This record gives sequence, structure tokens and C-alpha cells, in this order.
Amino acid sequence: MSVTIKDIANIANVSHTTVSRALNDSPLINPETRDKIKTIAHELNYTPNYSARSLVLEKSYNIGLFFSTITKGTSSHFFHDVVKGVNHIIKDKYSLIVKGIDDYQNYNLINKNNFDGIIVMTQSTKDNAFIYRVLEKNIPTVVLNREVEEPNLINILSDDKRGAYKAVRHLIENGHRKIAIIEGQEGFKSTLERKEGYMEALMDNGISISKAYIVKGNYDLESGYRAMQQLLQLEDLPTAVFCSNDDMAVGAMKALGEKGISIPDKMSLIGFDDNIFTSYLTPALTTIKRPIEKISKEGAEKLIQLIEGIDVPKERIYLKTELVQRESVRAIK
Amino acid sequence: MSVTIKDIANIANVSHTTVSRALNDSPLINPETRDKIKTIAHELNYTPNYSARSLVLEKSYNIGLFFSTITKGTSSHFFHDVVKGVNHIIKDKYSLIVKGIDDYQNYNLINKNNFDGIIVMTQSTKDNAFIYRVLEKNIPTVVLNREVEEPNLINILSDDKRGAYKAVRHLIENGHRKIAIIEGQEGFKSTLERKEGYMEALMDNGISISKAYIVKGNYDLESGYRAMQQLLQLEDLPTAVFCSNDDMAVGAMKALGEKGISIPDKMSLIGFDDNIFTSYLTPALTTIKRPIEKISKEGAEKLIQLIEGIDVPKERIYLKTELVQRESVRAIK
DNA sequence: TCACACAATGCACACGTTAACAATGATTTA
DNA sequence: TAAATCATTGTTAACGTGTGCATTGTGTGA
Repeated sequence: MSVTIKDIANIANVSHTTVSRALNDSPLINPETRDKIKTIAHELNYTPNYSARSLVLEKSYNIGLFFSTITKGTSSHFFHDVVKGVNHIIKDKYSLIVKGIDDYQNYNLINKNNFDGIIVMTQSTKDNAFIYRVLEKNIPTVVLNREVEEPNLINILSDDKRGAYKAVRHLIENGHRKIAIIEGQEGFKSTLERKEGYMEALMDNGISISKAYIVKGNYDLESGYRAMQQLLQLEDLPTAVFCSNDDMAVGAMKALGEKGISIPDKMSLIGFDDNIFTSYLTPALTTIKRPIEKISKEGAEKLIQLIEGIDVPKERIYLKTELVQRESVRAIK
Repeated sequence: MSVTIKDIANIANVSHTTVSRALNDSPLINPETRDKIKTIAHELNYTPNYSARSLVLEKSYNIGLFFSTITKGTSSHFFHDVVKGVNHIIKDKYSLIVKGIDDYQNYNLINKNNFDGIIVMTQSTKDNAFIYRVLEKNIPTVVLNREVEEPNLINILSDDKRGAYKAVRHLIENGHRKIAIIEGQEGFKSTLERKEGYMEALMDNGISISKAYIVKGNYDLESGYRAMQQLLQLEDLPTAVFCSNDDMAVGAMKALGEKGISIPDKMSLIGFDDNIFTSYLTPALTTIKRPIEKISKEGAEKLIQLIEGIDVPKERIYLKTELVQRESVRAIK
């Protein structure tokens, strides 16, 4: 149906081998014939058949970008930042195939022939089966966003525990001692890490941990709203709340607004992620910046090096989180 | 390197053709040998080479999802909703390749061999060159989100002009006559349509259009913030502002908050899109719901029908926008 | 003038899969 | 019992591209 190198060969009166060499800028060809062939190819609107090329070169030109899920528990900003970051690096060198791991019933499609490399944006330990499958298939891989025990693996993530620690320490430094937490999606590693950071900061400062101040969420807006409502029913209200992500902080703000509780006068709030959105709220949200786009870019770069056979150390890299002070935390006493 | 059907054939003592038939559940095979072969394939962890299959079947199992751009002017919620919608339909039947049209220097990679079908999520007339290229290559295509003049094309979009009309009419019905607009990204069709809806609503109600009330934006938060600042410098302030999308409305809210101008008491605000985010703001944003996820799903469904040879009418479909009343508009007088 | 080197091109095969056609043996039919 | 049908399997070629090796032609040096 489409134009092939044989069609070009016929017109140019050469063999298809010569055409192949011309289009690939082989040194084994006369510059004149090369130009002639390229002109014809251009006129015919020739585009190579990647299936055929892939078959013989054992290269698919595909890079897989896998999220744990692309629906539940993945915020829009996170998703967008990741795709932007990765896409920025690979441009038109490779095709980017975006998938949710939970979309697969079996992993048969995952194959060295179909993917030159794979980026796993992992949020849950449930992804481990997938990750091992990929490693077993010997596909160049980077695992981002969550610590995976496997040695001999490129693993880039932000130091969430330390970030959460910073957030809560910031609250403590501002005089708060009654500090609650709204947790993230159950089963996600980040949920656990952020909670640990919260608890450590409290313990290091001699503040006892109160069960009533620990409420569940699932990273989405509505869950933050509900969680804050739950907190507001307590006899002894907290003076500050650490929200495990920014989306939930927005939900929490809504619940506070409905009760007429002003932020930060009556209640301090701190988030996690640094969605660009939340800096435009009133009050602007104090939060922990997580370098998602940077993680994505760095992951994509290392993956490409891996694919191209450049030696790159298989190590775990932590990128720093950062406290962004805005207007939602007040010093008390 | 990998396991092929020939390897399986050797072990099972049959020809590779028989293996192919077994794995594809051909009726031309003895159920017993089929099961035997399938067992062996499973034990060897066989996965088909899609390049080879694609080559002979002339089918790539790839669907391209193209945005005008995936960085500037594309909001995170929009992007996420679209990918979610499309992915929900194609699941693991096809691979979804996500690209920005502006990432390409030339369109050589766009080929019937490499894409079984293409979804263009178009925002700008600049995409037309790309769209014509795709049509010229005879690739099954649906064009979403923006009206394209080409007849004989599946074109699904929301009726933005009518949506904007509804928004502004709603303001007028609430007694507003001094109504400003913050425009979207220059060059985007949606920008123009929403502005037209704004102007028509004013004219139909005998309100003259004031140049000072028309300010530029580019769909992002910051531009909404700036635009509102600009409006606030006017002698004769508007009583209501129509923001061409929700992100800019959030920016506008920020600017108002800084000046201590309360919404909706001193200024009414209405947005466009219905990001889930904005329903959690205080006040919750009144806006026009645009059925992006529905457009994406319907587009994906029709594309798959097209690919599978089912006859589907090449027509333009408008999906309805809808006024969502919340708390950011006040009745005056 | 002849042998040799070298540049440019062609021939033939390979990659893994599917499918048209051929071949085999078993079973049914007249 | 011979012929015909049918179920099952094998043989072979094809898809479009890249590459090792052979081939051709041209120029160079002794």
C-alpha cells in the first residue's frame, strides 16, 4: 500500500539496498546517488515502516511510561508534570507509550522487542510484580518515585520522609504542639513515608502521638474535605494539620471555610507536593516542594543512556524536598 | 535472543505454523496439540514479537494521541481527563502513544504503518497542517475539541460559544451589566469562540461592548492573576468577570484576595471547564462544565470502530456544555 | 600493460510472524 | 471396497528493511 524502498529503487534504477544506504547516510554510497534517491523519497512522501525496521534491528523506538494507575490516586498535576518531564527529554527520538499498570490483566505484552526501555512511576508495592517482570525480561529500566529494595537498579525518588519531617518541624518551630495528619492513599509507599516523617518529628521534639490526630485520606480532594470534617468533631482541636498532599489540603480548606474557621488564624495548614495551583489560593498554601518534573527528566535521561549502552551507575538517588513558606502557617504563643 | 514460535515448534515437534495457529486459537487445530503448545509457550515465558506481527498484518496496535502542545496552554486537568478518557476505552487492546504536535520538526514518522489510528486533540489552527497530513495518509482519524472545516471527518467538540453565552447570560440575569472577560491563549480557536459567546450575549441584551473590559490571558494561572490586576486599575470597575477557563479564574481570585475585594459580594466571577479543583475553593466557582472526558471517550470509541471497519458516519458532533451554579456569582440590585 | 586497490553497487538472506496452498491420514459415503 | 470428504499438519512465500559478501568498474602504480 504505502511507498517502500523498493518503489524508490525501481524509479531510481538501483537496488533497494542502495536506497537503504542512501536514506541512512551510509558512507558506502556515492553522494550524488544519495541525493538523487533522497529527492525521490521526498517527492513520494516516503516514510519508513517501523515494524520492518524494528524487526531487523531489534529496536522498537518505544519507551513505556507506566504509572501504578492513571485514574484513582494519581493527581492531575503529578501526571502532567511527569509526562511533560519525560517527553521533554525524549522528544521525537522515541515514542512514548503511557499506561497504567492496573490496566493489564497479564504482562505478556511487556517484552524487549516492544519496548526499548521502561520508566516505572511507581506509587505502590503492588507494582513489584510488574517491576520484576520487566527486570527479568532484561529491559533497560528506571524506577521512579518510590524506593524499591532491588539492588542493581536505577531508582530516583524524592526524600518524602525527610520532607514530611521538615513540614512538621516547621509547624513545631512555630509553636504548634497539637498537630494532626491527613494520610494518603492506603498501600502507597509515600503514604507510609510521610506518616513516618510526621511521627519522627513529633517524637524528636517530645510531643506524644495522639491517635485521634491521625486520619485517613486517599490523596484526592474529597478525602481531604472529609478528613478535616472528622478532625473538626474532636473535643480538643489541633492547631495545625499536615496534609499528605496539596489536593487534600485544598479539600481541608473547604471544610474549614464552611465552618468559618480562618486559616491561618484559627488553624494552620501545610501541604505536600507544591502544585502550582495552591500558590494561587487565599491564603497561599505553605507546602513541601517535591521535584517531580526533575525526577522525571533525570529518569528519562538515564534511561536513554542505558538504552544507548552508556555505562550509568545503578544506584538510588534521592532528590531533595524543600519547604516553601507561604501564608497558611501562623506562629502561635 | 527471545523465545520465538520456532523454539516452541522444536520442542513440541511440530512446525512453527502449527504453533502460530495454536496461539491464535485457530479452528484448524487439534485441541490437544493446542493445549500442549500453549503449555510450552507459557513455560518458556513466550511473548510475541509485535514488530513481526505488525509487519505481516499491517497493523501496529498503536493509537496516537496528539495534543497541540503538552506544555504551554494545556492545563493539567484537561490533559489528565483526556488521557484517562481515551485510555479507559482502549485498555490493553492498543498502545497509546502520547505526543505534542509541536514536538515534531517534520511529520515523517506519521504513517499508516506506525499508527492504526490517530486522535487529534486540537486547540489551534496551527494543527491543520498536521491534520491534513494524517488525512492524506489515509489513517483513521478523529479530531476532537475544535471545529475543523474539513467535511468527511469525525469531529467532536463542545459548544464553547454557546457555553460562554450561557455564562454571560447568567451574569446578566443576575443583574450585571458591567461584565469583563479574560481571554484565553491567543491563536486558540476556543479563545475566539468563548469571546464570541461573550459578545453575543452582551449584544442580545442591549449591552454595549467596552474595550477596556476585554483583557488578554493565556489560560494559565498567572495570566488570570495579571489580567485581573489590570482590570482592577480601571476607573469604572466591572461587577462581574467571565474567565475563559477555571485556571485563570483561580488566578483572578488571588488578585482580588490581595486587594481585599470579596467574591461574590464585591465582584462576581464565572469560569469555564469545570475543573474538579474549583468546586473546593471558597467560594466555590460557578462555571461552565465542558464534557472533556466524555468527548475523549466518545472519540476513542468512534476511532476504534473506524479502525475495525465498522461504518460510522463522518459528522461533526457537539456535546453540550452546562452551567454549574455555585457560589461565585451574586445577584445585584 | 597488467596487477592491484578501492569505490560503488547488487545479490541473497535474515528477522518472526501469518496464510495460501499442499500433503497426509482417517473417516464417512455410495 | 473404492471414492470422497474432512481434520490436521507441513511447506513455502511474503511483509519491508538492513547487512555480509560478491561483483563491477575505475583509477593507480610499477
